[in-house]
Amino acid sequence: MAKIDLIKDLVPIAQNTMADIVEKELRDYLKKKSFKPGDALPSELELAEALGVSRNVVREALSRLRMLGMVETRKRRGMILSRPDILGSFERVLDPLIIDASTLQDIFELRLTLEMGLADILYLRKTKKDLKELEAIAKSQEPKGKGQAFRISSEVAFHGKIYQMTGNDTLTRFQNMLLPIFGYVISLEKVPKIGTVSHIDLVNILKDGSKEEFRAGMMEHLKPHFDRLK
Amino acid sequence: MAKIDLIKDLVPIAQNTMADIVEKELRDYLKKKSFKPGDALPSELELAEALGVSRNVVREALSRLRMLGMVETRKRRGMILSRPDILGSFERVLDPLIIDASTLQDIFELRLTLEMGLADILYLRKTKKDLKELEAIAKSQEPKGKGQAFRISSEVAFHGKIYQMTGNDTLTRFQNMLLPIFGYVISLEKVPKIGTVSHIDLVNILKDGSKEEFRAGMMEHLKPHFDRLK
DNA sequence: TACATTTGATATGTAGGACATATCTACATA
DNA sequence: TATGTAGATATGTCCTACATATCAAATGTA
Repeated sequence: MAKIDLIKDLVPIAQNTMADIVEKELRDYLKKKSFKPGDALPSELELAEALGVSRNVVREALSRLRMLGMVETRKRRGMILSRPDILGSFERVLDPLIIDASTLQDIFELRLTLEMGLADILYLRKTKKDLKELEAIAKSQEPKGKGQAFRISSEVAFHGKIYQMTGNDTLTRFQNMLLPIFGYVISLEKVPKIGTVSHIDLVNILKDGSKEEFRAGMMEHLKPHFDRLK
Repeated sequence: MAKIDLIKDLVPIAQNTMADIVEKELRDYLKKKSFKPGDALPSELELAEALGVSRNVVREALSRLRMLGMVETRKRRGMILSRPDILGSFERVLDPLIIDASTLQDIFELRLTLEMGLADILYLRKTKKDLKELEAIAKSQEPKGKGQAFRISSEVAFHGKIYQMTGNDTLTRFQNMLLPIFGYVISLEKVPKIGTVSHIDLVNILKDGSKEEFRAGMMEHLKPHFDRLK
């Protein structure tokens, strides 16, 4: 008995490879020195010598940083620091098929949370032009009951537009990445549920109503999803 | 004139390296085949031959996937598919010093959005035990005006606990990663601003008040930050 | 037969050498 | 001034080699 408990507490010792170490070393190096994008870095050979590893190892570490967008490399020019695309690496991993059920559920909730929190910034930034466009989207979806595929693409278009109206590019991209997962979780439902507040209703609230009314409307719109949470 | 316009339209052609291609190839391969974690993958040499590249290139690509947590490797055992830590790669890049101002602002807003959207899930999951712990945190912060460092660590402890009360691990971790950036943006203020609703007030609302009251309270608590947004 | 030990094969981790290619610098030329 | 040439340099790719860890089979022992 005691043995099993002990084993459960044990975690595999971190078999850090040289590439892992060098990667971390380089990331710390880049952060500390407060470089600016465009600054040149030592060459691979210099790094290898300085760190006492082979050029292979350095290249593996650099390959990772390159993927993260932290550095760029040009022939002869050497390496230069660059601004990472903070969502880029996220995107690579965000696939419903390779994420465990518990995390999928977490992300589902994360998106619901965002949706409910949008009102304040939305009311700060919304414009007449955006409202018209949103209304056009909502109206084009009016003939309801066109099947699952149409329903999902409608949701994507409408809610995507709302995020875009916040003027926050990062938020908009982030939500776009979450969509496949959101869609996946919804597709697990047997019976598609629809809230009592429609897209058109939400548009009308946005036009004339208050933040609080919009939030209440969004809650009703998403109610079927919230009801699924325990 | 025409020449300059032409040049403006030109973008550098994507100099994809072999490692980039192989990385994408492998990711698609892993997704398509619907492997389960633990499944064994071909050896580096087999992959290299199958793709017609050197083992070096394959190793660079695999090194990236290893960083993302998509695969694990053991000597002799070969490679096995594993569940990526979706936030792990995010963490590597999330440093205020290497993110541009506009994205920092976006992330600042993202956190405000989350904070305002928490109410629904929070009221679904909060327990008496959690409330007590949250109250303890809030009370321990009562003697105000202990300087910037104490103020920030108080914010972190209190708001962190709220996220934890949602029972959503991904959300909690995500918020924790956003904290340095949030703190950084705040630290740019000359005069620290404090909302009219304190942590204690929020706890009291959580104990007896409604979701709507909590949301209103949180809005007041965060008002100084929202006022900074245009 | 059952179990423990040894041995060999295999895949990864690391090192180092080689060369093609792109591109920067300097110099030469019209 | 603009263009073209030559050399130097850093990356991109390939190859070979070997240490090490580990699985699997062979061997030895009770």
